[in-house]
Amino acid sequence: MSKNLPSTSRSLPIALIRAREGVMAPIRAMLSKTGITEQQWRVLRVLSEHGALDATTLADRASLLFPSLTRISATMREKGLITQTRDDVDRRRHFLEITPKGQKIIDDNAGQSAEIVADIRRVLGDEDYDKLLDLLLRLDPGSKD
Amino acid sequence: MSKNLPSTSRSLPIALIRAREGVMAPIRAMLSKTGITEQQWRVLRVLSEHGALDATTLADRASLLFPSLTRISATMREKGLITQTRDDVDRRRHFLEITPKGQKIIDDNAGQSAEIVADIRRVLGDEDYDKLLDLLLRLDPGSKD
DNA sequence: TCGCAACTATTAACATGTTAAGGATGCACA
DNA sequence: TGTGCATCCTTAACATGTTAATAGTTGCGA
Repeated sequence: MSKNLPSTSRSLPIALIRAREGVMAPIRAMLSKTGITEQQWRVLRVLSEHGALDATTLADRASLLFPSLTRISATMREKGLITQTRDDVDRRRHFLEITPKGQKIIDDNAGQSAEIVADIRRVLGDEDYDKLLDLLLRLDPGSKD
Repeated sequence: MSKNLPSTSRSLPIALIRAREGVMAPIRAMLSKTGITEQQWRVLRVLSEHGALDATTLADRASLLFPSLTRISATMREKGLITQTRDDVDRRRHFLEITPKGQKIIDDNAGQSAEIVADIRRVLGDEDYDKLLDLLLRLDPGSKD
């Protein structure tokens, strides 16, 4: 009578988790030597790419929830990887910026990180890789069509 | 000189996170009324589908890390959603099984859950939906080819 | 049968995910 | 001008992710 649930082996959420695990495993292995986490790496990546950002924009671009970013940025300040300054115009807003020490982590790992991405692209092939990114984007509620 | 990192806006890990967010949002909304989490829902789904399982197999099928499963199963035992029994033959092994109360949560939400899946399938179209699952599976290290 | 390696599960410690509540600042409008 | 509301961020509380260490069992070979 009731609609049957799809088999868990064909479950999209679980497939997304496992794919993410597969993609992130080599990246986590790389980062374990640097002492930073995957999320901290994302923060550094975004700040290195865009320069100083307010916390809201940073959280959005790094796909982090705001409370997580609050904790992560506190940790990263203590480690000297980023700085945080209050906006004088709008004193609610805080700007985060990468430090030279933080940038060094990016520089030291950019090559290996690029290789990991290239590996995945090679496994799927250029066409399927782009197709995958396209499909994933269509599931992202943030990307209004 | 150094290989450039791909733009974070085309980052596969971030795309996977966001897609997962898009897929899970309606499921979490559904589950919030039942008082269980997304991971507890996965455990119930797998146990309902396969019957009693040892913890290792369950963790694998539900894509949970073992320490997470230990905590989750403790919570679910307290809620009366599952039972845990020690294997008499190999006393290292524990078997987990869904209770009628747990099965009721599955039954009560199967319809709505199936509709959510159908919605996603409709958004992507049958062909692209299957293509996406195929591509994700190829990124899963657990699925040996 | 003794001892040791492998296996199964738990515990610990720290970081993040998730939701809700709280605190500070800015802004519009009566 | 001052009050109500929106905005930006933090804090709190609980659950999970992640890695490493630990405890109880089993099985096997010296």
